[in-house]
Amino acid sequence: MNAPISSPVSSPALTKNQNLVFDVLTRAEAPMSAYTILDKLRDHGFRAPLQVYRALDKLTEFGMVHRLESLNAFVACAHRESECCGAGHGHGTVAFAICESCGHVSEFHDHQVDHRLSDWAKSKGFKPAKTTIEIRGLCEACAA
Amino acid sequence: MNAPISSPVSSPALTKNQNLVFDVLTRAEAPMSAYTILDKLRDHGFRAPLQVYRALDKLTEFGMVHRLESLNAFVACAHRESECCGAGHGHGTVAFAICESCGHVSEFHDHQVDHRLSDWAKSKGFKPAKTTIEIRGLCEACAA
DNA sequence: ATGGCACACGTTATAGCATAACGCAATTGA
DNA sequence: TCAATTGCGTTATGCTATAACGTGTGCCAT
Ligand SMILES: [Zn+2]
Ligand SMILES: [Zn+2]
Ligand SMILES: [Zn+2]
Ligand SMILES: [Zn+2]
Repeated sequence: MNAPISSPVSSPALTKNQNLVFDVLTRAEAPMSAYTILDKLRDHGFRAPLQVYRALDKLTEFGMVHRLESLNAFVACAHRESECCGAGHGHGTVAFAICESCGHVSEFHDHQVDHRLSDWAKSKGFKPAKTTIEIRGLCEACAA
Repeated sequence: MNAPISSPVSSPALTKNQNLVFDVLTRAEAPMSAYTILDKLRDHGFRAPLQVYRALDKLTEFGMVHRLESLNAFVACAHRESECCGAGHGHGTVAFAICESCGHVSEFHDHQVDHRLSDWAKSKGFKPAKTTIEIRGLCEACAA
């Protein structure tokens, strides 16, 4: 009993560890580092960072979790279904606004930014694989 | 004899350590991690990471060096003088295209992307402090 | 001048993030 | 049945970054 298991919420069926990690991230109000996730899951049998990183790798691959490069941390995807382009998951480039005071993260997508960047790439013969856009600052509530 | 020293190339006068770190980065053809820089400077008396990080902090503050968040590495600023907005240094948001094969980095600026992102921020009441834009992929030469 | 301040520097220790390398177990599909 | 694939668990290690301490120097107001 090791392979994927029925999943209540995801596109591909998730394994037990993947579900646990995803649940923790989904409940979180701010990005979490892999080690913070590990601590949250010690009661569920997690003992080593690799258990977390392996789950995160898969979840990221599925598009259900995003890594915030400027924070070395992870968030559950906050895309609304019925987003403009390509419904469901498998979305393209996305941007994050990260509040440095309360930790809240807003995930959004902007076509024009996307196009502008890929136009630049095309004009330079650059083949993009993954694009990171992260705005650090203060959210409305914290900027008061 | 500890304070800033005449500098051949910079806006603010750099200290000895800052000059050494900046020179290493300027000669490099790819981003360097702090520890790689440290190794390059052992012959010049560097013994500890902090010596590098402190210099990098200042150089970044001066706008002479950029940190690549998705790489945990640093590059010398490649802005042409006579760039569109705000001549000299002290530039605004900048984007990077990073080749995952050869390590080459292109630094560029796009007004429309900038405006688009700050419009989003304004509409949400978000106060941006620092924006990161990094495109990972293959440069023209490596995409062949 | 002299005391206080700001700042760069050097060192040691520690914290935080991520992966290598091993072996085992279960699933899948030739 | 047998190989290939994938997930899992463990131990060890490596890489990235900062805390905390003390030193020396230039500067400036007193
Ligand atoms: Zn998403
Ligand atoms: Zn906030
Ligand atoms: Zn620059
Ligand atoms: Zn290349």
